[in-house]
Amino acid sequence: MTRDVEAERSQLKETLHRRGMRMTPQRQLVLDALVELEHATPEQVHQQVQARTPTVNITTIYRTLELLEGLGIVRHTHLGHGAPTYSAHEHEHVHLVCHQCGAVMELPTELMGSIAAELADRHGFTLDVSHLALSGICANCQDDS
Amino acid sequence: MTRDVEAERSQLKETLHRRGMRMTPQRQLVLDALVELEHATPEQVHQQVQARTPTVNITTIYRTLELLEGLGIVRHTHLGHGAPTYSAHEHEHVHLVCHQCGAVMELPTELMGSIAAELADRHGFTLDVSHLALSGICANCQDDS
DNA sequence: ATAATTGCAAACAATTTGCATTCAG
DNA sequence: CTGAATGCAAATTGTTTGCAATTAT
Repeated sequence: MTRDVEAERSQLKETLHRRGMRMTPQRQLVLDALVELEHATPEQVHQQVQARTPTVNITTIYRTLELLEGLGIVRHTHLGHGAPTYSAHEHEHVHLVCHQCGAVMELPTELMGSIAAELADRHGFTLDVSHLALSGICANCQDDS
Repeated sequence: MTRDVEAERSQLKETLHRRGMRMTPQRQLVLDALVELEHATPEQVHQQVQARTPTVNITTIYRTLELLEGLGIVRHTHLGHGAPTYSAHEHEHVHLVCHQCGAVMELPTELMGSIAAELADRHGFTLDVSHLALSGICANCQDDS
C-alpha cells in the first residue's frame, strides 16, 4: 500500500508539473489522507491532515480536493444528507446508505450495469454510478422495526 | 386537481387532529405550494407561499416540511448539489440529474425494480427509489462535448 | 522576480434553535 | 387558560472568496 501512495504521488506530481502547478506538502497530505481514509468528508480530511500538520487550513483542503477532482484523481459522492465524501478515484463503487442508521455500504458497480445500459439506450443518459448513493433501509434496521 | 387539493387538505386536517395538532393557514399554504410546484426546495416553497402571504417565515416552512414528511404526506429527494427538493408523496419517481447542465429528469420507478429486488434478496436492503437521484450526463450535454 | 499557493478573516448559503408572542380549543 | 404554532434573531454548519504573506522556480 505504501507502493500505491508512492505511485499516486509521483503521478500527481507529473500531472501538476505539466500544468505549471506545484506538488506541495499540503497536497500530499490531502492525497495521503484520502488513501488512508478511503472515504471522507472535507472535514474528516482536514482532521486527518491536521493530525500530522496542524497548521493546514480547511480552505486549503477544499481547494485541494477541488483541484484533485479536476485532475481526475479523486471523486466525490453525495450520500444524501450533509457533506459529500471524497475518495481516491480508483475504487469506484455503488454506495448504499441506510436512512435509519446512516450506515454506508459499498457494492460493485456491476450492480447498476443493466440500468446504465437501459438509460444509455433509451434516454441517451450516461450514468455515473458512483456520484450519488442509493438509499433505503438496511438489513439491521429492518429487524429493529 | 382542485379535488386533489381538497382531499389532501382534509386528510391532513384529520391526521393532525388525531395527534392534537392544528391545521393552520401556514400548513395549508405549504401543502398547496407543494402540490402546485410538484418539486421544490424549501426556498422555493417559501417564495410560493410568500406570494400569497408575505408574512410567513422560512423557519415555518422548514418546520412544516419536516412535519408533513413525518406524517408521510411529503417526501424529499437529494438531487446531489445544494438543497433537497420536496414533493407531495403521491408521484414517486426516479430522478436523473445531469451534472453538466443540472437538468432533472423523472422516470417511472419500475426502472429500478430489478435492482430493488436484488438488493432485497442479497443484502436485505429495502431500496427507497425516490430519495436519492441518479446522476450522469444527459443526452444534450453528451453532444456538446 | 514572478507566478503559484497558502492562511486567515470575512462573506455566504442552508438550516436549526431558543425564546417570547400569538392563537385556537 | 393552556398547549400548540409562529416569527424573529441568533447560532450552526458547510463552503467560498478576497487579499496579503509566503514560497518554489
